[in-house]
Amino acid sequence: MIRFYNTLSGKIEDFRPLRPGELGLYTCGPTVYDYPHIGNYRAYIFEDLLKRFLIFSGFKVTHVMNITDVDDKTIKGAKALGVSLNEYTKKYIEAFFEDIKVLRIQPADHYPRATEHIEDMVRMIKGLLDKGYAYFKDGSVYFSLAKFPDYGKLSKINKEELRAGARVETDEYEKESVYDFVLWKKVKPGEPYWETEIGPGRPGWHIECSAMSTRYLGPTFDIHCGGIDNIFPHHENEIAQSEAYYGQKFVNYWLHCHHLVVDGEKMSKSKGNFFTLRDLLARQINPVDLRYFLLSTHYRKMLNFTFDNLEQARASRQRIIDFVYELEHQMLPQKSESQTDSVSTMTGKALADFKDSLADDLNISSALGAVFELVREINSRLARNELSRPAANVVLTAIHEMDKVLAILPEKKEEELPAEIVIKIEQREQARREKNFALADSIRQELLQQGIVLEDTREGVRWKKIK
RNA sequence: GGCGCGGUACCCAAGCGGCUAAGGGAGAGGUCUGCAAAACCUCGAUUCGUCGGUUCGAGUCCGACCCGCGCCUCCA
Repeated sequence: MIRFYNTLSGKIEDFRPLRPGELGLYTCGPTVYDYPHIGNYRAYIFEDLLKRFLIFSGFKVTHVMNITDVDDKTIKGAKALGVSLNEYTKKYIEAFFEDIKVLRIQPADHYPRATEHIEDMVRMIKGLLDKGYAYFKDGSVYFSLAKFPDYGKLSKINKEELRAGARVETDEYEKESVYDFVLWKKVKPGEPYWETEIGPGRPGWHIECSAMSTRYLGPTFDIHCGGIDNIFPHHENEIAQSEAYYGQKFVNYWLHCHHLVVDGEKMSKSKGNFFTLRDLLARQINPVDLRYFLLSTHYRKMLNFTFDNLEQARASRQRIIDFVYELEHQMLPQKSESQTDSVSTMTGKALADFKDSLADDLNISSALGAVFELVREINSRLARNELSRPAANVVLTAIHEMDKVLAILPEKKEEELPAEIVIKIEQREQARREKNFALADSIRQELLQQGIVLEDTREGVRWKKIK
């Protein structure tokens, strides 16, 4: 049984999908006004782990991720450059898709864009007006919290107390009550707008997710994810809008990812203490090492980004890569049935521990513990020359199975070297045969500068890339 | 002020009342090697922020306190 911590109940619950064997997953996507920072990607990688594990467990997952391509920031950005909204967001949408590809985040089934679903949002706002949950004020439409008594059930925020510590109200629109939120913003001069049945204007941020999630997944669906900072107000508002409109439960399981912090401080655009994926790629960081780093701490725990921690993650991942390399390339004896049996038992246990750990609210540390335990046990046999080829293949199959969830092993094509480096390696081998160790060492040093480590083993030289 | 999270070895990090407190990094010792590097093996916390309490038994439950962090209408 798979169990998740559900923000709604504040408890770990058994996961039961609405329909057996399949489920709907909605994850809050990027607002495309800038390049996402790696904190954003922590959430997307957590969601990727969740999705891959659910698929691994046999579920058919329908995944929807929205793209917010109209909001205050995108409008401001487009205006500043004097380009259309579409032209402005196009660049960041493309960047987002490039990024998730290099981070090995499996694409969603649908990426609905806010600007392409205005009709759905208007229909919903109209319905909320008809049912008395929303009201017009100066051409804008607001949701009335007074009409929705359940408000606050996700964030555990008491709406009477909302004012106490609240920040200064900066919204320039007039509302009946300070804590009502906007569904539809009246058109402002020089800003993009849509001519609709509820007047000219543009949607508020929250209605976008309510309209697009239910459009693709139905009025009630299984899992909704996002960053912890979306709990209030975004997800709370989504619940209010959707449940008021449909008159039924919106989402069964709410899973929220904790923040990535930098040196103990929250990484955010407004503080300026953030890194984008591009920043790290420019520093020769391998994106899959970043994936491993972001993946390897439990999603509900705050994760501290430092280059030292990233380096630890790199080294950790390298251990698994080296292990797989060893199993694939070592010459091993063909037969030894009894040992294959005991290796199968060991491997089966590791696989079971791996699954059980992830089923327990995605306990990745424990799951990786199972992987490393297997690595050590098998390495130990390898060191004693007690591993047969068939047994090694059993282990390899299991590791690749686990990598369907982790996606951290190198791809085959990454294992190819440029011709000039292959020549250098051969030159060094020649020098070593001639006992010209000075030359051999200088070539080794030269390649090291380029991030290629040479290892002299009993079977001959082998190389690997670092960085 | 309200709501919530965390404090486990030098660093990261599991653990959810009971077997020797996972695992990774760094470090030390060893194997291999022309020497190295890399890789591999072995080792490593009588102790879990502090003080009390509950219990036959507590890192794990309860209470108080100390420290760090987040949210309370931009935020993954």
